Amino acid sequence: MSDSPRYRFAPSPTGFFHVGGARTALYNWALTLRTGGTFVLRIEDTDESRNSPEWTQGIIDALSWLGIDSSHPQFEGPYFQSQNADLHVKAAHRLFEQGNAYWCDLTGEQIQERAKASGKQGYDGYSRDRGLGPGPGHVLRFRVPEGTTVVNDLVRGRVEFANDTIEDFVLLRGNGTPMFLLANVVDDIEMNITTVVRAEEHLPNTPKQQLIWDALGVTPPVWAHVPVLVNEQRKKLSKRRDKVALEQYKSEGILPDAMVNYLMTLGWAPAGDTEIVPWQHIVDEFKLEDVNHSPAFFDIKKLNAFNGDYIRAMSFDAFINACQPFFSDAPWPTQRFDADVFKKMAPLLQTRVVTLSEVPAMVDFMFLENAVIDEDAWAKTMASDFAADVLRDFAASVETCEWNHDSLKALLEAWTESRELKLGKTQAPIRVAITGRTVGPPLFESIEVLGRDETVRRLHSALSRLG
RNA sequence: GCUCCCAUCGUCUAGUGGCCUAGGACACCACCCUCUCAAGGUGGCGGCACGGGUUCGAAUCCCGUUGGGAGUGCCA
Repeated sequence: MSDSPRYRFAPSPTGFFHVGGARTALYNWALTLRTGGTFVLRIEDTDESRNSPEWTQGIIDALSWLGIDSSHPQFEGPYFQSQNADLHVKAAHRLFEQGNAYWCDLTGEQIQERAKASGKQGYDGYSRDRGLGPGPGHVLRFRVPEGTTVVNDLVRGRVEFANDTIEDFVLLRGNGTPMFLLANVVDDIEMNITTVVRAEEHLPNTPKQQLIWDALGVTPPVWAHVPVLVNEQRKKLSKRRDKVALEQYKSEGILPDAMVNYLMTLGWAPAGDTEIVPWQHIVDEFKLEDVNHSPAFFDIKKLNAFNGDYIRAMSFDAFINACQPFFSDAPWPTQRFDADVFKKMAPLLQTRVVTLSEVPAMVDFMFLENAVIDEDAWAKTMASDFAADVLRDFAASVETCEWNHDSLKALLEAWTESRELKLGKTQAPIRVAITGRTVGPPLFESIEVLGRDETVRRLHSALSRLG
């Protein structure tokens, strides 16, 4: 066995992939690549109610979207915790035989009653010396020794826990199945994990797990507890309150590179004056020792800013390709879509969208039979005293003019000057007539792409609507 | 309640005793550019939680206070 580090990512299948989990996975992956180590994926499906096979594929797909490819030579797994149940139980019995664990027949209610009576919280070690054996409803508890447990954490430093603040926790449930704390440790030992990088919420579990490692006679791994991601209320991101599903960001048109880059800047920053850096740069620089100690706010606004940057940096072809998935539920009839028209419009859109999902709404007027007129936009722009004139005159000259955006613009400029108006004003009614809105891609380019006949038709249509 | 963690602009961060009258990014504001909206450019606003030490010198080290957070399951 080589001594290159073995990292692991151990999500429980919960039906969707959490951005916090994504960051933890990314930290592990960056380290794996940086150190030439191994990334082990283990699905923690110990709790049978959470065991849902189709979710495993969801995890693999999400990781792959992030660039963590399960066919990469440094990727190992997925393993399933449930398949190691025998090992977990075996270890539990060994712990019992060694005197590190004991059986207890107290129910949850009885424990609560005792706690209430004594005024102390939690389990009081009642069955420690009762010499119980296994039996229906009996749980196996770890016998926490006296003393102090010191956790050496790469992010936090040295953290000390007095053992008398750690209660005798459950290893095996009353039905004989293993608990997370045990299963997690046994699997880590089995898989030769050397470095455990996980969220800070696991820090209070760590002394318990380290005690299990010790009792099993194996040197504990290197721990690293990274700060949690929080919402604007500074609470841990939760599935109920917050937008945390990676899939949702994907479907809204966040680019994986942008997500990865942004996630990596939460709790850490690349050297230099820019946070937008290529993945390889991150791999070269990322160190656990540099990770911040405090919770980081997951700021969607900043994510969007990163995304806009990444979109603008895309090549023409890459942008076109990336847009494709977002046409499936676009507002126009699919048969009216014209890929060539879209290609002409694409460069005009690329600097104007922050997420890919905004693309369809920005070109819909090209593919819709008629532009959907926004009533507010109509009211605002058609009220001017020159609206009817500019529509009529522009329609007339457009019928015969040279067909490119420069001459179209020159035409309207001339008209505008003759009336001593501003182009910013006079283009508005035309824009609404053509696109239905007051904002959108550059007007004259859009008209050029739309074509003469359709332009004239829409202009006349607006005119007749004006009455 | 108890255990543990944390504390630099609104937010994410740089900063590891002098290079800091604290740097960058997002957001915000102004101006420039401009056919709308963006993009881009320039400039601006804004922070070391507080109080004690240690030191010639502290955002950086120590203690306390305050304020946040996580955990506290026969969940993971």
